[in-house]
This record gives sequence, structure tokens and C-alpha cells, in this order.
Amino acid sequence: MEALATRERIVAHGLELAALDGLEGVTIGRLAADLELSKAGVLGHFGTKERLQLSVVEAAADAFREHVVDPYRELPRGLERLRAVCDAWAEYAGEAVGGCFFTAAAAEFDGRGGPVRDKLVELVGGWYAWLERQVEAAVAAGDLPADTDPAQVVFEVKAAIMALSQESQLFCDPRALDRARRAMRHALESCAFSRVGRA
Amino acid sequence: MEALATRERIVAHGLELAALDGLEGVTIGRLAADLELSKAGVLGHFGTKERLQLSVVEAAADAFREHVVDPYRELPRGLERLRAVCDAWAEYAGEAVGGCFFTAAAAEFDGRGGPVRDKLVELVGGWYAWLERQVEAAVAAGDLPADTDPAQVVFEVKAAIMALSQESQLFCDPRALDRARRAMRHALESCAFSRVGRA
DNA sequence: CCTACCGATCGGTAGG
DNA sequence: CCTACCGATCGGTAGG
Repeated sequence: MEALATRERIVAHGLELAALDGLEGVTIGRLAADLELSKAGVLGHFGTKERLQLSVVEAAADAFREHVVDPYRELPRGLERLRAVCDAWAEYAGEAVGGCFFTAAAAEFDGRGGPVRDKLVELVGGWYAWLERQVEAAVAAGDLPADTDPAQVVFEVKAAIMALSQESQLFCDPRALDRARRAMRHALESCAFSRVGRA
Repeated sequence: MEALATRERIVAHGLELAALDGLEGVTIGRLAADLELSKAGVLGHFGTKERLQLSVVEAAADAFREHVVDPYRELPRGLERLRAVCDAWAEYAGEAVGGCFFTAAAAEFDGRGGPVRDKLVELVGGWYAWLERQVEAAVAAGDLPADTDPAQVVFEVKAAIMALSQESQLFCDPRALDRARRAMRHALESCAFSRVGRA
């Protein structure tokens, strides 16, 4: 079981390297040097760099679910859970070293083809689809008005997360988290209020 | 003057490479091969890769201004010009190969130090500051309510652009441009309407 | 602008 | 898991 532990050390450190320099910065030689392994020792656990990258992406997805989704699984579907998840998402994206892993990885791979890009499309797309179902549930529950456009709400929520990631990483602006929360509230509540004629 | 023309060919092709593979993908060997020059012939115009990257970033800024800012210089400051510029920005970010150059470059360099990152901070930060002054002018002109938070409006507008860039690049979704336009309108108008108690 | 070269690092393989 | 190696490519330099 030593082997499994080593594999996990490699993936964990790969996540750290990816946060700083992107998924292409997760090189075999660097992992080997940092973890005091040989390059063959690193590569043996994955076969190719591509499969190593896929493992890192999956580990990022696990961490994301653990922080953003799992804590709120017991809440009933609807606006309350949606708000809780969005707040957790913003906090996670704002505090994580290197910002939101998937925002960065998507930008890095969106001009390419291949399995890593496909995996990112699947995970990120699946997450947006899940969020859209939460918005639909909130509409069905009467928490949001019937003419709400769920895809538009999700678009604006994820937009806020991306801007938060840039603001906190590029400008190191501590007000970014608050701005993102307001933008998300804006996206969720403007439908529920302005459209039905309340101020 | 042959030398200047060659330099411009290099920078122009560097912009194309950056659109696909990021600024680190703009390598000297690739430029030399594609343009049928020697590596020394490429590097001689810039001295170092870093200065080559800076030249590419500046060329991207020139192209941005040309498409998004210059056409609307004659419009009076205020909501009308702000809307025109935001629409042009969205169109440019949505149609450009590789999406918005600065969204991608900012994500690529936000975890590093050095002159390229500094240049990006300066250009992107300067652009946001300019936008903020346009929002302030719109408030001063009475086009937006007095309690508008200009920084929040700019945050939500840039968020829409970033989401547009991801949606069109990663998911190739043709509805992204429309969603971004709606999100930007949302950011600009919700201040002007819901906050002052109109529906 | 060129040829010819440098050391470093890349992903990956052979063989144990 | 290791050593020892492969060809390719990286940024960059010397000298012309």
C-alpha cells in the first residue's frame, strides 16, 4: 500500500503545482525532484503525462465537491440550497491558492483538443447543468418567478466566480469576494424582484 | 525597413500562437519554423523571450483599443458610450480566435511574478479604471442613479465577458454572446431601475 | 539576418 | 521503485 500512498502524494503535489503554473506546469521532472523520486518512479504510477494530468483534474473535482457540494447535500432543493452552494463556491474560489482550479484549467485547455480538455468539458459542464437544475427546482418551489431563465442565472453566477478569481489572483483585491457575492445575489434576486414588479 | 516588417510579422504570428496555446506557447523555435527564419533571426528583434512576450501583449492591447475603444471616441461620455463600448467588447471577445486575449493571459500569468504579469496588471487594471470612469460619468449625467457603485458595475460587466469567453471557447456555445449582452444590460440597468424603486 | 553551437529540461523507454 | 539512457525542444550565445 506504499505505492498507493506515493501516488496520492504525487497527485496532491500536482494540484499545488497546477495552482501556480497551470496543468502544463505539472511536469514529471519537477514532481520527481520535489518529492525526491526518480522520474520513472513518478511516471510509473500513471503511464503518461496526460494520464497524470487527468488524475490531477479528478482530484481537483473531488476537492471541489467536498468543499462546495457535499456540505449542503441535506438541504432541500431550492433557493436556500442554491444560495448556500453559491456562497461556498465563492468562498472556495476566493481563498484557494491559485484561485478556482477549473477557471484556470478551462482557460488553459480551451484552445486544444484531447482527453484533458474533454474531461474538463465534462466536469465543468456537468457542474453547470447541476446548478441549472437547482435553479429550476427553486422556480418549481416558487422561490423564483416562473419566467426565470435558469441558464442565464447560471451564466451570471459563474461569471461572478470567474471575475472573483481574476480579481483576487491578478489584483490581489480583498474586496473581490464581497463583489462576487453581491453579483451572485444580484443574479438570483433580480429575477425574483424586479421582474415581478417589486422594488 | 525590411527589419521592421519582419518584426511585425513575428509579433502578428505571435498573437495567433498565443490565441491557441497561451503566451508560453509563443516559442522562438515555433515562430522561426512557421515564418521560415532562424531562431537567432527571431530573437534578434527582441533580445529575450520575455521582451517578445511583452511585444505581443502590447500588440494585443493595440488591437483591443482599435476594436473596442477607438470607434466610440466621438460619443459623449455617459451611458450611451458605455453601452456601445461594452457591446463592442462582447462582440470582440466572442468572435476573436481563442476568445479574449487578456482573459486568457491574465489567467496564465496571475500565479507568477515578472514584467509580463506587471504589464498585464497595468493594461487590464487601466482598462477597468477607464470603464469605471465611464460609469461615473453616466451617474454624473443622471443616466444612472446616484447610489450606483461603479466598481460593482464594472465587476459584473467584466464577469460577463469572462463567462462569454469560457462559454464560447470551452463549450462552443453560440448563445454565449447573447447571454453576455443580457448580463451586461442587467448589470447596467438593474442599478438604474430596481434600486430606485421602479419595476 | 545566418550557421553552429551551449546547457537545461521536456516526455518517455529499457532493463532491472 | 531505481539507473541510465533516448530524441526533441527549450531559451539563449558566439561569431560572422
